Amino acid sequence: MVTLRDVAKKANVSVATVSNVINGNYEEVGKDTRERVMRIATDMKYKPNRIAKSLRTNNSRTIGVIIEDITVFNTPEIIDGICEYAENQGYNILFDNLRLYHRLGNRYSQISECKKSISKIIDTMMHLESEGVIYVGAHYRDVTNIIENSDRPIVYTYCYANDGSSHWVNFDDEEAACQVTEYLIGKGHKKIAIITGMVESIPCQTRLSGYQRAILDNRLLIQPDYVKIGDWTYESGFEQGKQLLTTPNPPTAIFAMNDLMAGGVISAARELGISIPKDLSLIGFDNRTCSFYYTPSLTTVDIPLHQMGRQAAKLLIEQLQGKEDTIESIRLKCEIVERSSVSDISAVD
Amino acid sequence: MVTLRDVAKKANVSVATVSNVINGNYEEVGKDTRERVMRIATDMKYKPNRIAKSLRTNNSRTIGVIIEDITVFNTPEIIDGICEYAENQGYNILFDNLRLYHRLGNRYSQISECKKSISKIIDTMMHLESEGVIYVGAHYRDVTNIIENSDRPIVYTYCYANDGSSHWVNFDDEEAACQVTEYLIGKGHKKIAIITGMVESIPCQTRLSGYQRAILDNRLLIQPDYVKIGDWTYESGFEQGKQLLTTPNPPTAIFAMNDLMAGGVISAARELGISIPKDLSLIGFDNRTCSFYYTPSLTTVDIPLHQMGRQAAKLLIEQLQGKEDTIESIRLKCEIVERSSVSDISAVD
DNA sequence: CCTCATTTCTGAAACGATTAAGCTTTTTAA
DNA sequence: TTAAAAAGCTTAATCGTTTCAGAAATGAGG
Repeated sequence: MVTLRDVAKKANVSVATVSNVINGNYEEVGKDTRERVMRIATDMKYKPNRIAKSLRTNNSRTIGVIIEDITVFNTPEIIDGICEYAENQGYNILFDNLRLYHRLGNRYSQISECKKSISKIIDTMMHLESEGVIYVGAHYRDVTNIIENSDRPIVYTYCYANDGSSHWVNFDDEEAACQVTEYLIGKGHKKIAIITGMVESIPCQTRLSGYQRAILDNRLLIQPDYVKIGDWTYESGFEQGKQLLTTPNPPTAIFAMNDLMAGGVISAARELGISIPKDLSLIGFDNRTCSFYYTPSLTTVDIPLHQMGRQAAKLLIEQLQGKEDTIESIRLKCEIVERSSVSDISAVD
Repeated sequence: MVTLRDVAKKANVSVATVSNVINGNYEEVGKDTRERVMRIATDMKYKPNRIAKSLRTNNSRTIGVIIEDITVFNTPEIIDGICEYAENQGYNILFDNLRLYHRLGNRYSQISECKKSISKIIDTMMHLESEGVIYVGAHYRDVTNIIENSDRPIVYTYCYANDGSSHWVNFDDEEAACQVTEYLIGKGHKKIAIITGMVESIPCQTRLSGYQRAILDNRLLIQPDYVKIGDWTYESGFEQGKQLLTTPNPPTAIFAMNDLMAGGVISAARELGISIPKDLSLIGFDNRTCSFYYTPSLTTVDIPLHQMGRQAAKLLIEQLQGKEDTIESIRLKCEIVERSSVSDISAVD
C-alpha cells in the first residue's frame, strides 16, 4: 500500500504538500509542483487511506443503515433510495440487518423481546464509523425506545419514534385510503366494503379512518357490515371476501388493505362466479410486483418507497451537515396505480 | 467521546494497561488493577474507537458487499445470508448497491457500458476499510473483468468470474432442471415441454441441457416442438404456453424456466379452458413469493439464496483468516417445492 | 544480602492522514 | 532601497489505538 510519505519521498517534497495537492488545496502549492506531485501520485496509484483520514478529521462520511428485516418485500426499494442519495453525496453505507423476523420466529409484534440485542447492535453501529443512522422498519409501527440514548442523529422510515428529537419519513396512509375510497366513489360506487389488516396495527387504523372520512365527506353511510377484519394474509382476504360477496346486499367495490388480501378476494370471486371488474371492483394496497400479474391486473396503491429512502437519507445528511433548519419529518403521498380491477358504474347507475 | 487516555487518567495507570485490560490480555495485568480499570471503563461508558483501532492494527473486520441491484427479487435473501454469517463472525458490512438496472435503463446485458463506473465504485470500496468483497450478481452471468486487478479477495455469488483466482458460490442450474424433468417423468409424464428464458443467457442454456439430459437418461425422445423460446417475461410464458397447448399433440406437462412465465402459462390454460393440474402439469423456477398464491399454487424450484449468501460470506471470511485450504467454489443444490400444479398420471397411463 | 526470574506496569513509537504555525523566498508598494 | 505582504513549502503535533522493549516491584533461591 502506497502512502502519502511514499509519494512525498519520490517527489522530494513534504507529506503536507502532497496532502494539499491531493485534497485540492491549490492555493497552498505552486502550479509546477502541484502537477508534478499529481503525476507521481497517479503513477504510483496512490489512494488515500480512509481510515487514517477519518481518524484525523473525525468524520467518516459513512452512515449506518439498520434494517429490521431485509427480506420484507418493501425494504429493498427503500434501501435503493437511501443508496442513491448517499452515493450522490459521497457517503458510504454501513449496513446492518436485524433479521427481526428470524429472531422472533415471525412473532413480529413482540419486538420488545429482543430489544436488548437490538440495542446492542445499534450501539455497536453507532460506535463504528457511522456519523448517523437510518432505521428502516419492516412495518409501519412505533419504535420509540428501541434505540436508547444515542448521541448521533437517527432518521426513521417505515416506522416512527416518539422520542421528541428524532425525525422520520413515512407515507400518508390516511390520505391514501381516503383517496382510494373517493376514487371508487368517483367511479359511481356507493356500496364500498373494506377488508382491514390486524386491527391493532397503526396502518390499519389510519387507513380505516381515511376510508371513513371519504365515506362521510361524500355523504354516504358507513355500513358496519362492509368493514371486515382481516389479518394481512391472502387467506383472510379470501375468507372475508367470500363473506362480503355472499351477503344479501353485497358491495360493488372492495378495498383490501393490501395486495395479498386482494389476491384472496380475487380467488373468492372466481369461486363464486363473480367477475372482476364487471360485477365487482377491487383495489389493493402496496403495489407488490405480483399484483400486476393477477387476473385481472390489480388496481392498487403505490407506496413511494424509493422516495422514502431518498428523503430519509436527505434528512439525515442535511442534519449531519448542520442544515438543521429543514423540515422535521416528512409524510409522502401515495399514488393510485390504475389497472384492470375497477370499473366505472356511474353511467349504468 | 471518552478515550483510552481518559480512562487511564482516572484509573491512574498508563494507556497501555487500559488497552490490555480492554482487550483481555490478562496475563499482562494484575487481577486488582484489571478489575478496577474494567469498572472505571464501564462507568465512564468507554467504547473503543474502531477507526483508530483499524488504523493501528490494519484490519477493520469489515467486508464490502457489492450488489448489482438490490431491487431484483432474489438479492435480499442472499444479503440476509451474508449478514447472518458476517454478524456471527463479528464482521461489519460496508454496502454498495450498483443500481445496475437504473444505470442501464434495464438493458442489463450491456453491463460493459458502465464497467468504468462500476470499476470506480469497487475501487473505492476496496480502498475503504473492506478487507474483502462479496459481489452479488442480479442474474447468473459471467462478470469476468468487471473488477480489475483487485489486491483483496473477492467472492462472487449469483454470477461467476473466470479470472482464475476468484471464488464463487452458485446454485446448480443443470442439476435442478434435470431433477424437475425427472420429477415429471416420475409422475408418469412423457410429453414434457419446456419454455426457456432468453437463449443467450447461461441459466437458460444450462437448464435446457439438464432437461435434455433427463429426457435422454429416461429413454424418451427430445421433441423440438416441445422446446419453446421465451424471454423470462409473463407475456412470453402466456404466448408460448398458448402455442404449446393448441398444437395437435399438446404436452401433458410444462416446465417453465421461471415462475413469471409459469404464471403466463396458467393464464393461457385458463383462457383455453385447460385445467391445471388435471389436464396439464406445470412447474416453475425461482419459488417467488407470488408463486405460492397462484391458482393453482405453483410447484416450483427453490434456489437456496440464503445459503448462497452464507456460503459466500464463509468463503470470504475463511480466506481472510488464512484458512486457504477450503474448497475453491461451491455449487449448491436446489430443491423442488411441491404444491398443487402437478398431478400424477402414471396410474391413468 | 545479593542475584536472577517473574510479574506487573509504563514509555514511546508506530499506523496514515490533516493542519496550524513557522520559515524562506519572491513580489509588491511606498 | 526597503519594509511589508504574499506565495510556496516544511515542521511537527495530533487523532485513539496497539505493542514492543524495558523499568520497577516482588519473590525465590542461594
